[in-house]
Amino acid sequence: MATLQIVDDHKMVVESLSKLITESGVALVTGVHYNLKACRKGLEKELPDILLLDIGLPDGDGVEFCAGITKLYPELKVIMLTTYKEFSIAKRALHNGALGYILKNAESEEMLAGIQTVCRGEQFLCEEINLLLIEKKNEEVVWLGKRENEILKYIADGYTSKEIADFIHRDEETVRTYRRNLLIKLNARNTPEAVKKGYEMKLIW
Amino acid sequence: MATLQIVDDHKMVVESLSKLITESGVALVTGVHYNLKACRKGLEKELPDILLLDIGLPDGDGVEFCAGITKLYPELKVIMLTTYKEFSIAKRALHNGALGYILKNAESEEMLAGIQTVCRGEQFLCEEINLLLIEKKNEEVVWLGKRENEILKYIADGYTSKEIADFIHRDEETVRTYRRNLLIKLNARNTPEAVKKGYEMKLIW
DNA sequence: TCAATATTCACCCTTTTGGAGGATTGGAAA
DNA sequence: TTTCCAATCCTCCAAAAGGGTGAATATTGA
Repeated sequence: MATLQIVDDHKMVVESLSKLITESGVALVTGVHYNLKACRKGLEKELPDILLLDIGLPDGDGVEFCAGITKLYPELKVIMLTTYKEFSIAKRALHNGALGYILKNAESEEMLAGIQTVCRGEQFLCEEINLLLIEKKNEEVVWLGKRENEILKYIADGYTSKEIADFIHRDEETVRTYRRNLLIKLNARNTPEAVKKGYEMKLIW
Repeated sequence: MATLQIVDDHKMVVESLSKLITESGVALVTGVHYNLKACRKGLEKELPDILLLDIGLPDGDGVEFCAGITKLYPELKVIMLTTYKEFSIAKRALHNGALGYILKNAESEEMLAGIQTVCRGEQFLCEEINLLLIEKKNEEVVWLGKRENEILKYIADGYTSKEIADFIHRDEETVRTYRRNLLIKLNARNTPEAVKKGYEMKLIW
């Protein structure tokens, strides 16, 4: 049987999920983690076939984590398990190496079907997200660069361009350029709106 | 036995929760809702003793909803069931009529204990939040006025003071004053940070 | 390898914010 | 009733952001 580990900070979800999966017999739950750090360590000890990964973990962004972990363990199949219905987040998750994307408000059957599908190495998206991706397949998604993401976080923390420039040892003009690009990419009129969109798109948290 | 209804948009959580409660026998689950609108209608039909209420619902803010619903049904005992560990949110929830506040990552035992306690009409806070409230009992919490809240949302939407002034038919200077007060109240250095704090404190969403 | 993208810095000019004051109203709480 | 506070409007000034435009280097994916 396929082995599976769960990463989610909601004990409630983890419990019911592992119960569901174990009872259904689609996979063997070999571990649960409540944050990314513990998960990383757990994977070092024992690598499961599948990882059920939440996005809003207390110590970081599950999507970014996914990129790192799938690069480290290419054979690991990651299913994002989240509440976010946003097109951009799903797209980013898939781009970052996730093989599945299932909403937490999905039915149990869909959950199990997803695990089985991903188990075979095929992509699985829950109905709602699948429709979204078909509908918006021509819409382009914005990707923030590493630096841009960093700058956005500093901005949200209330720092000025000059201060940020000091932090990252770059010229103020450089930071101002990032700021401008940020606005264009996020389609925001000013930084407050950019921060809002950052939250909506889960670029900051 | 006490009756109880659940409002949460995560089917996973709702399912496991109602199972847990039913099996434990602490209460009878007489209804579940996935959004506030459905909940409001449900309460009109049948009023339970206890309402387990999530904060981040798709159609609104559970904390605000709590204020309205407890005013309408003073005998209804509301337990906020949420992921937010923030002091200010818990405080606001209690101020808005909630009798309990339990984190979603709480243990099952704590969950059940909470339901029983609230059932008796006593306040129940999960351990983590209880400690927070004791620790920060002297810390004052900021309450934004109606106007301030409104302005904050406009700012997050990318509008300038002048534009907002047009919207609400006030002078630009008035809006600028709100903006300044907002920064002071939220302890933010500038508007991007104010937007961030608004998200953190669930003042906007 | 080659093209695309990310990263870096520059100059100029306008608009918007932020900071420090002050002042008046009207309603709510003590 | 009287005090407090939210809501409203005001001036002056400095700092920061936003917009336009250009361009060099680095990195990386196809």
